[in-house]
Parts: sequence; structure tokens; C-alpha cells
Amino acid sequence: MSKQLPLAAMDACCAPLARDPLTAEQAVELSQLFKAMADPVRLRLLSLIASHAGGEACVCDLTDAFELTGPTISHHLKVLRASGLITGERRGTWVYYRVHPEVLARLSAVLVPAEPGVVTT
Amino acid sequence: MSKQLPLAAMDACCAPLARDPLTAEQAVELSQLFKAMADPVRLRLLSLIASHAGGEACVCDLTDAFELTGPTISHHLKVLRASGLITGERRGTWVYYRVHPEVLARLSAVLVPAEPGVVTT
DNA sequence: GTCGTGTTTCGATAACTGTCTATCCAAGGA
DNA sequence: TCCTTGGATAGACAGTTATCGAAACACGAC
Repeated sequence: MSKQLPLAAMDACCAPLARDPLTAEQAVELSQLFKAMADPVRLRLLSLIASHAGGEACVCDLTDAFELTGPTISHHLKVLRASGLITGERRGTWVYYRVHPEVLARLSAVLVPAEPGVVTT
Repeated sequence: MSKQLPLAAMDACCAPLARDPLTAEQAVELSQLFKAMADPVRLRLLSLIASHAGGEACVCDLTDAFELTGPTISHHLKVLRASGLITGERRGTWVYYRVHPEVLARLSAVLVPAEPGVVTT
């Protein structure tokens, strides 16, 4: 895409939390992602985008789902974008957002608890 | 340590973010969990506890891993406890913490991205 | 070019968060 | 009993964040 995501998202650690202690660096990177999701509005935005048909949604769809002003929605989208969770692309009048599945997958993998049966390769 | 976890953690939604849009309620519950993890220190604490031999760690081990004062560590542990991610138990002189694997598993499941094979149109 | 719709940025304010010091409680040993 | 150690609580401070209204910007239609 363009110039978003110069950052932590892709370098975030992979080993599950419960297998090895996080380094301070990994913890900082991960915490930035979690912080981006630590807001009900942003979680719903993320979910709306991720679950939208075609894998993308325009801001006009998103603002209708909330009782918040446009600027506020834009702010939350910016936070999500800065964290690398989503990307935005302008096509004509509207801006379309889509999620970065790899980042979600990575977070999901990190949170997998230590199951006695699970042997990681 | 009486009864922590009277709350959201166990009711938090299960369907992956990317499959169905979160309701406002689900988003609030999930955001509380993510907020608890949206801090490098708390992430490392969680990781230290989860990855510790026996599945539990005492506070004395945890404080040594940081350059923070005892009360600060205690504060972060309290946040994690209040969110339902960990439980603490006093045994004699020391307090031992362990994670709630179900909560981690649930979060992990929620973050699983939409699988390319499962197309919802 | 101008106009209108949609989106972002700016500036301000209120609320929240992380950290500290000081203090207090619980358990164990002299 | 008193004293020491491990851990939690209380209160305060600085830095950050969420939200808004107003203004500015980008694009398409005309």
C-alpha cells in the first residue's frame, strides 16, 4: 500500500505469551496494538471493517453505525491506521478501509494460552 | 484474595471480529480486556506469569524483572486481576499469581482473521 | 472556474492512566 | 510481645487520551 505501517506491527513477536516471557521491546510493540484496540469504538470499527462484504468498508458506512461526530470517527480510524491494523485508500469521493489480516493473526497467535497438548514446531 | 472475575471476561463474545460486527456491549467488554493488556509492563507481567514454571509466579519474582517500585507492580497486577486475566492467591508469606487460560483463549479466538476459505457474502 | 458532499486537521477541555512516596496490613521469627 | 519482610492501599502529580466544534482540505458534479 502506501506509507502507513512503517512500524511495530509486523515485527511484533510471534511466540505465544505463555511460552516465553516477552522482552521489553516486544511488550512495547504489542502494547501499542492492544492499546489501539482498547476502545469500544475502535473495536467495533475494526469489526465492521473486517466483517464487511468484500473485506473493506467506507467511512460513510462506519459513521452511520455510531452516534459520534465525523471527526471523532476519523480520529479513531487514524489510531487504527497508525497501529498498522488497517489501511485506508481513497477511491474517488470515499475512503475505503480494510484490515491487515496478518496483524490480527499475529495477535491471535500471541494470545494462545499454553495448552499442555500443543507442541509448537 | 476473594472472588475476582465477576465480570465481562467470561461473557465476552466468541465470534471472531472478522465474521460478525461486534455489538456495542461486546465491544465494551472486549475493550476492557484489551485495555488491561495495553501496557508494556502488564503484558510482560502476564507473560512472566503465564510462562512461569508451574503456571504461577509470586510477586517477588515479578518485581525483580522491572525497575519499578513495588506499589507500581502491585497496581498493574490489580488491573490484570480486575480484568479477569489473572488470579492471585496468598500462600503463607508470598502471593502467587496465575493466568486464566480461558480468557486468553477467548481473546485469541476473537482475533482470528476471516479465513479465506470461509467466505461470507 | 464554483458548489456541495465527504473527510481530515486543528485547538481546547475533561477524563483517564502510570508512576511515585508514604502508609498500612499480613505472616513469620527473635 | 516486637521486629522484619512481602505485598496492598491511598493520595498526588505529570503525561496522555477521547471528545467536541470549527475550520480546512479533497474530490466529483456542474
